[in-house]
Amino acid sequence: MTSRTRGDKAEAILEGARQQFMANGYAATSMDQVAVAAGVSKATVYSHFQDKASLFASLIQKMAATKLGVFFDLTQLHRQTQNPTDSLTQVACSMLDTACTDEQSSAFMRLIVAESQRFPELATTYVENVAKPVISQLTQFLDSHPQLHLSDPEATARILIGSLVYYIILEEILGGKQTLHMERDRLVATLVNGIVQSAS
Amino acid sequence: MTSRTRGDKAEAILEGARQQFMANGYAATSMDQVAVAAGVSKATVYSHFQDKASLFASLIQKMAATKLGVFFDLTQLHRQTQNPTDSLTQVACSMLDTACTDEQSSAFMRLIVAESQRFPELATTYVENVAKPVISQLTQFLDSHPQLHLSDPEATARILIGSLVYYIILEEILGGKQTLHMERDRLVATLVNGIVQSAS
DNA sequence: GTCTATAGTACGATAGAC
DNA sequence: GTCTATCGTACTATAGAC
Repeated sequence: MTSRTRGDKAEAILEGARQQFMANGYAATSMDQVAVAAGVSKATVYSHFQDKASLFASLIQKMAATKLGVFFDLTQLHRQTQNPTDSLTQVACSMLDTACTDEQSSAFMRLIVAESQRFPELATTYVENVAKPVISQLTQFLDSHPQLHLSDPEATARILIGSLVYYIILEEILGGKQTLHMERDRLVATLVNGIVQSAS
Repeated sequence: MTSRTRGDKAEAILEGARQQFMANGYAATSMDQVAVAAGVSKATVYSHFQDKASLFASLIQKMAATKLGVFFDLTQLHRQTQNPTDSLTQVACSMLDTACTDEQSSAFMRLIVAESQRFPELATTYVENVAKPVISQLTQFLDSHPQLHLSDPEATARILIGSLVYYIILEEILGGKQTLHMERDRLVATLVNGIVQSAS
């Protein structure tokens, strides 16, 4: 039993840290809060992680390594031979639904942006492990689609992702849903139309 | 002399607060730091502002009310009768240059995103006083341009701004310039091309 | 109005028992 | 390995002299 519980405390600490850092940010989260949320004493937290910054870095690195799949899974779409409009619409709606439903994905991005000055190397970790693969996969998808021959697929991928990310920031993170709402389908339709038309 | 300096302390405090809050965020900025940066004592800060949250709110409201002009000035472009491609390229490059050159505009957005959970009403202030007017002006610009008859100008405005904002986030805020750099003109050219093509 | 000095609290990190 | 108890510091906010 005890041999099977090795590392469970570390996992519980990381989970408690995730809850608190996501909710309050780095500076406003205390090690006492993390310890309580994890169900351990503060000394146990310090026995597994050198200090607060080290715990935060471990958490971000773990999330950056595992949260890619939540953001994006295009492998299923590569094999399909739909028309470009339907494929792109499906990709865009899938990304928006994930970000709007899963509270964690937008909270994670908010945390990375918030702490990008204090921990620039963690912002780089996010770019390398999340943003870069997403752009890369989407670029390959655009490039390999039979009916889409875009002059610059990587630039188009950035436009597509940027439009969706800004929609999430405005509607979900900054609360624009209340005063500045636009229907999801209006944005996606206009976005997809611009990409398809520019290729023909 | 002394009559002319009325309110100077309040202004100095807001300027000190701006420097510190922009650099460190809300929680990691102490009232001592603000007082030192403003060149006054901590008691003077508390004589002008009720508490830390009130000072922060005053700062954000002031910046949201005054920083719109820095972001955007489209009035000059309305009267010109260039072709759509040149007009849009000029608008996009102007916005990117402003955001890349002026450290404050991207730092302001980062701060709003970072504290959007702690101060949701300030995020709304930002949306109402900055994001909404920018989208509104750009929508009118797109709508009134003689050769552009877009099916949904407001959605197109969001796509345009979103692509540029995400570029700023990736390159400037998250340090992607080092590992994920794309030339500004590549993004703008592809973006403008998609908008113009979809209208013809 | 503005200062110095300080009260009261919460923080990060550690010592020492078990 | 994990706990309780604690050290030294830094924080928000205020009291009282001028």
